[in-house]
Amino acid sequence: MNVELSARSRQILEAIVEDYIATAEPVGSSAVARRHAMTLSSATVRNVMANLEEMGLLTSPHTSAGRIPTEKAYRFYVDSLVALRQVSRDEKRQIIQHCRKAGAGLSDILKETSRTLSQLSNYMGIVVAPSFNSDVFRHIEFIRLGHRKILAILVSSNGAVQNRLIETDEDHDPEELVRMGNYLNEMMQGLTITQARERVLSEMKNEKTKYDHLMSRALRISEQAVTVEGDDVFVEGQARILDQPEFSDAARMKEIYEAFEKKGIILQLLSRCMSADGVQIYIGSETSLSRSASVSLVTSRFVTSSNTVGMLGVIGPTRMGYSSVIPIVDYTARMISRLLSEV
Amino acid sequence: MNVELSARSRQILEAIVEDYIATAEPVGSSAVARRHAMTLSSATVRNVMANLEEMGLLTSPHTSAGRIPTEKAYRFYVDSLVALRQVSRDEKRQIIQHCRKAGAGLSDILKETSRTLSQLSNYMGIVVAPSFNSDVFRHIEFIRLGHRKILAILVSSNGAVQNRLIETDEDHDPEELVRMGNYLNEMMQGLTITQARERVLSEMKNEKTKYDHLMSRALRISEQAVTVEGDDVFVEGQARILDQPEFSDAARMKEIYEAFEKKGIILQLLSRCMSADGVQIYIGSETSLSRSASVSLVTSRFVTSSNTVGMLGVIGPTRMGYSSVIPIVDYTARMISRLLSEV
DNA sequence: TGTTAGCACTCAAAGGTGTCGAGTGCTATT
DNA sequence: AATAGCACTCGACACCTTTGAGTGCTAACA
Repeated sequence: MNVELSARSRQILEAIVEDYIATAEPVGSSAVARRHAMTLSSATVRNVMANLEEMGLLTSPHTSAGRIPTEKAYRFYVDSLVALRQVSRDEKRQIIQHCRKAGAGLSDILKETSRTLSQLSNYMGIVVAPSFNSDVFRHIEFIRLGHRKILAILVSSNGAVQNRLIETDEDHDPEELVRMGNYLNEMMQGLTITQARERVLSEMKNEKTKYDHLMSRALRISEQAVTVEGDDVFVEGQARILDQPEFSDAARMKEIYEAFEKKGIILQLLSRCMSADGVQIYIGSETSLSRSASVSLVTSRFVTSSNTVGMLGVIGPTRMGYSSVIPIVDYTARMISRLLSEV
Repeated sequence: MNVELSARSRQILEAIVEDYIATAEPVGSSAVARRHAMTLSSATVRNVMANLEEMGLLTSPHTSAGRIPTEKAYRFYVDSLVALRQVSRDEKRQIIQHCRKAGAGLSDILKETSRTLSQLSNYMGIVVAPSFNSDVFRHIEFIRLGHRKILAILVSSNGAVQNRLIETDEDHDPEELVRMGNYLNEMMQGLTITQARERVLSEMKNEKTKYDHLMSRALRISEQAVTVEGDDVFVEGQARILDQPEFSDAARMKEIYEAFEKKGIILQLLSRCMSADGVQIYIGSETSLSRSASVSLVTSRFVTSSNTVGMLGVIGPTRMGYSSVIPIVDYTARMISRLLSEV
């Protein structure tokens, strides 16, 4: 992994990677020589390129084409070559503006963020909301919608709202629902949703509450209400990947789109990059997103006031403009964290 | 429009349309003759086809290819030729099962429905939720999330939930929020959300309430809460349109995907087909969805217990399997209406 | 010893040519 | 009115050649 390369080899590799990122075409020795301000001849570059190929950093699609970087090369590039661009004033403005604009609930902000990421990067933007289950309980409320139909509304301290339609065995009148709410609100104060759920389950076995009609009913209903599966995922800018020449072929595209319809895969990725701080980069097969299509993922986590963790990032071809995407993801994650900490 | 055709011409047109729907390839005279149980020769068919072309029902991509139906032909086909398939038992089972399975809030049901439509039709499924604004107010609630930060939760009698983060000038303690809620709940009982909003605005000008501290505060906050823009749109199965040969080309696809990112267009369509009962069909340019790519839209509206109206349907190529899609859309709309009326 | 110029070689892409066959329109025939 | 026959059209396909970008290798050079 920790390849040792002369300064010259590194420069040439960098030139090739950046050229390829810009053009999506195999890079030839003469192109590199030209770009390199003429200080080397193409023949010399060829020798170096042969070395790099031997080391597994380059491949050629066929004998007489230029070379293209391997995943390993991208890895090396992002680890030790890439010169990160500054986030421009205009980009900063856009990020901040879009964050605020929503002015609405958590999910609106996150959706808007996903869109912003997509716009700024020209790839796909993705945001995974902080897991509701690990967030702190704030409020529960039952509303009678009809005969034996109750709407349960569950609010976390992030301001995330979950609602659930519950069918009950017997009808409950509004006052009863209010009392149930009061009881449960008190019981769950300060717990996370997961803890609250456990608490409900243990209380249901408790002899004292078992024989209290109101409580046992309340617990039975709330059990459903606090069972929340799956996290919210916001993906925006799917059309943009059609701009990339490597995805002009329908079969490849389909693979990607299908990967996104099964959101499970995304959540797997999420859990991986939750653990570490700062920007995480997954290249090609490291993403386990798609077999044949080579996609990369640049992500960072963000935190909320109640210390729950979400994830945001950008998905694009391995041939992605890392130098600008990485700072954008980084900056956006910081801004979102700040915004969400204000609550 | 009301083309007059002999029975034979109609049969031949039907054969061509159905053949083309099945194969996506221009249909030749001999293919039609064969399919037609040999009762006619290809030469005869050719004459008829020449007529049909003259009437604007067929075109040929070039002199020696078969013919393909025009939009006009599809229109004629769905209006007076198509033999609608029955919805199979298995399909019915799937529709019903998916409706119920969710067991969760309105939006989950609609999302699931969109997915079911996509699965059964093999095209894209689309569902537009009943407009929140025209639904009947059920409940409003304020929850304090932090200093000068209030989460407003608004519930309609459909069980749709809207939440909104509101920043206030001064901090409000929980008891005050409860009293505000009670006051507003009483005030808005029985109104639609739109009416509720108007009521709030008029009350704000009312001299009596103007000088009641609690009320004026409540009104100011609720004004934001009852201002809801945009309807929910659920689109599923976007990957499926990649199966259609006519969309294997990236440029066309992009056009469609972009159309969907701007959901405005969809809502325009919605409003058109809201007015009429039963299944509505828009073919090609009638959809105004995409300039070059030829897509069709089969929709129907559905109603809820509170008499608000939503829309659901299927989007696919003009060359869509109308005979099976139309009954599926019809049946699904009926089932959803029934399910939502139960509340 | 590292760099470079030169040269033969490779191979995809692009363009040209010829054949094939599905499909047509027209006309004469039944 | 329906059909069989026939000349014609034109895309699809296979095959070929040309072109040019790019390579590896070797010998000369600083």
